[in-house]
Amino acid sequence: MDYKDLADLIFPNAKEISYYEEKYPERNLKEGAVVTRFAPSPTGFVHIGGLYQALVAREMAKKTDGVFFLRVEDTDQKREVENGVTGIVNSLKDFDMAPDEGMISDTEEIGNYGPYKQSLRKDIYEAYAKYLIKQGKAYPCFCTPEEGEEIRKKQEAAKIRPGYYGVWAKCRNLTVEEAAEKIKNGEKYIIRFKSPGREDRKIKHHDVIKGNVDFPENDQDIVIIKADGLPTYHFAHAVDDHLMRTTLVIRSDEWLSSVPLHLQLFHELGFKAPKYAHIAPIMKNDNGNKRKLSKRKDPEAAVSYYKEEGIPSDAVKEYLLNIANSTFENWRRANPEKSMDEFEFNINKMSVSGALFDMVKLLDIGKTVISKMTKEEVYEKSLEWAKEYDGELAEMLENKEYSLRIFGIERGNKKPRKDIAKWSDVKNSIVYMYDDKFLNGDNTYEYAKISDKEEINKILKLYIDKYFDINDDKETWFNKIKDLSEECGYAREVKEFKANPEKWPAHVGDVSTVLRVSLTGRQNTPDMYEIMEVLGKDSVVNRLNKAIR
RNA sequence: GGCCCCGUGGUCAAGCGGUUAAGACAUCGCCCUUUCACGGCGGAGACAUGGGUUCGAUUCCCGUCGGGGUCACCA
Repeated sequence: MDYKDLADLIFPNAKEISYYEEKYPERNLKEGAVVTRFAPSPTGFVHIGGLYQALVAREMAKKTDGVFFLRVEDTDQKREVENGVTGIVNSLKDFDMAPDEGMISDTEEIGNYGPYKQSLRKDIYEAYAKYLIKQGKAYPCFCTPEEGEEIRKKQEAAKIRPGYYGVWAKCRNLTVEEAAEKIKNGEKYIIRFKSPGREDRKIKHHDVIKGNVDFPENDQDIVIIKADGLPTYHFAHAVDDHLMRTTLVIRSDEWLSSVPLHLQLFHELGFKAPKYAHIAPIMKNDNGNKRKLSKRKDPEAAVSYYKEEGIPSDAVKEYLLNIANSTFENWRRANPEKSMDEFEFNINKMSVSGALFDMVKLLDIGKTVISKMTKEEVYEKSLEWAKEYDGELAEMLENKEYSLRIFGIERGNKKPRKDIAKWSDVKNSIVYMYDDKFLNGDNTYEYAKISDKEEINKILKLYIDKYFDINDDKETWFNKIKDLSEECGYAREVKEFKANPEKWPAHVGDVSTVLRVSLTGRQNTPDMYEIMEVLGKDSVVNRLNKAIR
């Protein structure tokens, strides 16, 4: 009995690997094209760090005319969530980052290198595991998880490196006969890789992001096929990324320390190893300590959060791009109108250490992104958001014509307003433009400098009776407010007032504030002339009258 | 603990042997302005630390300290 017999005993039905090698040939892509992937577990949850990786992967594929695909790593059934894949696909779509190939829902996929769901690739992993066993590069291991635990305890007690390796790898030295005997007796087993490595030897690795990193060789006989018959991450990674012809593996840097193992696996399997780019995770400051953004503790860890909050997906992407390549910021300043797709992304310039997530900066980008939109875009996007998350807002936006007039205030000029960072800000920034909301609200106005009730009444009455005319152009409109100020005993020019503040109790700006507050309930608003125009004569008069008490 | 990675203002970060050590966000002040936002101008604010190497170190080497990752039949 030899290795081949043992292999046949374990995987009697597995195909020869040549079958798969032919089925999944080298991709016919142009020189320099990069094949990347995003390979999450089907939890339905996409972490902002995952989106970051996917963004980088997609950028690389896009700029080289390569391929970006989505593979689902569901070899751990515990992680499986119903409709998880669809959730992930939809999240990518929300960010306009749908993959070129791979899974497109829980059951569907596109592309010629599938299945793209690992649980559907069992036959493939078995073929390659058999291939290794046949060469004596993998073996069945009969140790139970409990035994494994015991071994580790012993190692810990003796203060030596834990793991299944060297003398601790009990089953590695079983003869094929012994192994076959146990199998025939029905003993449970898993398949382990027989590592040819030695811990006292170093390997050199060049990571696309981290640069040169030296490691001790891997000497752990890691399991490649688990008791449930599915492969471990390591084995699936090697087999899949080889067969799917991935050329650049972009993943979180928690995988960096597995590189020696992975390289060894690729080598023993006879595969050409891909390049690796290990991305530093996005961190958060937690009481002075840096830690990864946590799914459990930090709502902003989930990409769904950004959608719910109405932070534009472009803002999130620009923020991420900004973390990835700080030159993006300069490029953006120089090219304010260009699409971010035109930015020349450079993976080599990525930071080696994890950046602290900065919501303030993200929101700042959100303001800029929204400020550049047309009123129609602002309308469409906020309506889209409102339909899902804010019924009241959606209702307010039903009158499209009126909404567009509101969104048109101070928009489209060279210095557009930057007061909306996310769609959830919209309601608050426009509510007072709706008579039914404004007039029925409990409006206890808070005036500023001029706060005397009689004085306010006087100003308002005079304005309504003598000065207000909805047809005035802006200049005469404001001149009238100056006249009003003068008539009521205030300075008609702010400059004059500042030169001689003792001459008047207040100035035209303060009078304007009285009108502004009476009209909108707040001291800070966009251009008041435009607001009056949009509100219309009746509403203005009505509001001012209501403010007289 | 072993192994690996990292350490420039509050944050993201350029710089990689000789720089007045960029820029952005945040912050403060001023200007613009009927308010706010925008915009403009300006301020404060950093090379973790100790040794080397060197004519000269933020840049190179070593130690220390600090931070992070990893050591599963999870990915």
